[in-house]
Amino acid sequence: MSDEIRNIKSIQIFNKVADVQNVTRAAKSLNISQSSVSYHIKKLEADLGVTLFRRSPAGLELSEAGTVLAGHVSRGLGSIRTGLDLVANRAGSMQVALLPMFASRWLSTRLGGLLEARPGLQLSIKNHNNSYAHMPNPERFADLGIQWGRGNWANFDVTKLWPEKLVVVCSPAYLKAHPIHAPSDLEGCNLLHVDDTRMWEEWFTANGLDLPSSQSQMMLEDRHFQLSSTINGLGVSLFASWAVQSELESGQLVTPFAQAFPTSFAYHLIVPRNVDMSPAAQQFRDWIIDISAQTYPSQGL
Amino acid sequence: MSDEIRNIKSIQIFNKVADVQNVTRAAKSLNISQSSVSYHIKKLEADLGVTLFRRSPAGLELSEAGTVLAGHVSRGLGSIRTGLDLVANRAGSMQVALLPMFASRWLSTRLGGLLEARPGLQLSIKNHNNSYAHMPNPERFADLGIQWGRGNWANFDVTKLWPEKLVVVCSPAYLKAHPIHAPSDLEGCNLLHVDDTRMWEEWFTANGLDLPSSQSQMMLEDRHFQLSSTINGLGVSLFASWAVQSELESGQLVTPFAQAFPTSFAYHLIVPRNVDMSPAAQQFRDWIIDISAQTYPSQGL
DNA sequence: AGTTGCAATCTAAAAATTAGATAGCAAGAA
DNA sequence: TTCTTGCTATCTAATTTTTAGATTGCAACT
Repeated sequence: MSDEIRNIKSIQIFNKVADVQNVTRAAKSLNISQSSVSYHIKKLEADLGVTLFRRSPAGLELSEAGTVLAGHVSRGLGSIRTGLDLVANRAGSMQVALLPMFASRWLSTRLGGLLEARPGLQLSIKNHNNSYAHMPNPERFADLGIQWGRGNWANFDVTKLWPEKLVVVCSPAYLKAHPIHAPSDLEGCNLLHVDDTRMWEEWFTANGLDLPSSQSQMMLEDRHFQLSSTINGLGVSLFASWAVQSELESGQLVTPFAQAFPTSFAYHLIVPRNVDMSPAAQQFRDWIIDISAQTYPSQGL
Repeated sequence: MSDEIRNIKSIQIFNKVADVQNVTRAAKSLNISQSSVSYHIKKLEADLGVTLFRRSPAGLELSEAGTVLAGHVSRGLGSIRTGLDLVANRAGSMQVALLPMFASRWLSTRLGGLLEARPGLQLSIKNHNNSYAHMPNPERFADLGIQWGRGNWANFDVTKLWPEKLVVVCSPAYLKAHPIHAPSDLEGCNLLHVDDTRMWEEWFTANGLDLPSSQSQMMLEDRHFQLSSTINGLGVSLFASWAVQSELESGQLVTPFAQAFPTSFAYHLIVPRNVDMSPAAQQFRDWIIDISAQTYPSQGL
């Protein structure tokens, strides 16, 4: 509010160093020399009378104070940047943090419509494994993101898009080898999943069963791997129906039970708080919320 | 998110010029020469390819684009500034926008308690005539403010503090000259007010009367002037009881009607949105909300 | 023992910012 | 009218800040 910032340029350089946690790489990224970056960091620390980084011969990492400063500086410069983008008519670029499955299965088929509806939009897609909401500086990673869960993330503006509705799927061969007629038949099957078994637990509970502790399970690296493993007959999986639509149509996968199982989880659009949204990001947000409202009008967004 | 800001220093100077709308004054305020400021503004405009100011021989004023940029830059630099304040342990200063009456009558008696409860807090008080919520860049004026009204201000986080309860007051001499027994007796009195007669209208309506269009009125410059005018026997006023407590006790003012009249207006604490709050500002906020909750526990904050 | 990746420091060069003087423009004062 | 005042832009030269490049030192690998 009152006094001015004297070492604003050093702060800008600090921002990059804090981002990449490495002086040499920051210098490369900024197209200046390593010595210059080093000089600025030291200057800033001297001016503030505070240590911003812990040094080791292996490199440097943010100190307590450095972390605090980095957050504010990142948001501040971000705000200035969007201001500049706005007035310089280069407001068309943005970054979206997407779940890989979501990007490849859902978005890719709709990208054409998006670019048609919002010409000039330049978006770059960054993958994350549902970690976007938990990054220390999400606004550095992307302008907004799709996150799966229950919607309780602080520091984000959360908009629920679709509830997660799952279907049990497996390969036709697996089904033949393990006939499944009732939910309890799954107890003899190999349950495939990513991360944890929360979804399977919900499924068993919804069907009046307990997930047996002796149940055979397999944890896969990511959803794509889980998908191909399921197709290859390693076991049964829970997938969102939109994610496996083409496999179901082509017959690579089958559903032992007809109807989908509604879970307590959902896909959310999340935007870091206290960050200026670029016009492009706003367009993307409006577009996806619009589609969501069309798909699930009952959501009451 | 992506490319860097090259002319950050020029932007900083632009921020000041946008603030004071005058190159010469900005230069003085920044302790640099007028030519230097002029150079930076021109450079920034050239870099962006956009006119930021409309020039006239009389001076300059922000253009459309300039206004947009100024807002973002102001918020951005503000965020960086609070970050710096935080790590440099000079986070104790803040600015509050107050109504003059509120500052002199209400806060001044409680300042001691505040400074005792939050040692090291340095606050400066800036007066406004209920215009804080309508300033183009309120965050430039103060970190937070007290605003009177109905609480419907966009771009602010609003916390209701106290409902406005008014009492009718006048000088003892005036009361003797104009005996007031029933509300309708006020029709023969001179009604003092600031700005508009909304409060008097509410009062008459609440008492089942209409404010006669022929009613004699007097509009005063500000509340302090209204107060002294009332004491000097110019007419009757509506005041918050906390504001005239000492005058009522000393007998300079009297209340023709015993009880206070609750209005639809209230005092609110308002904080500009999308702006980082300094720790000091947060302390002040917590303190005043705390007092408010003690005074009106039923508010349900 | 040698290589690699890393940051700090030194010196000189390059780039930027700055001051100071000057000019030009319009409005208000005399 | 002419004079003064308040304003910004522009020019040149000085000053300050930033930068590169070479060098050092440190630890972890190879």
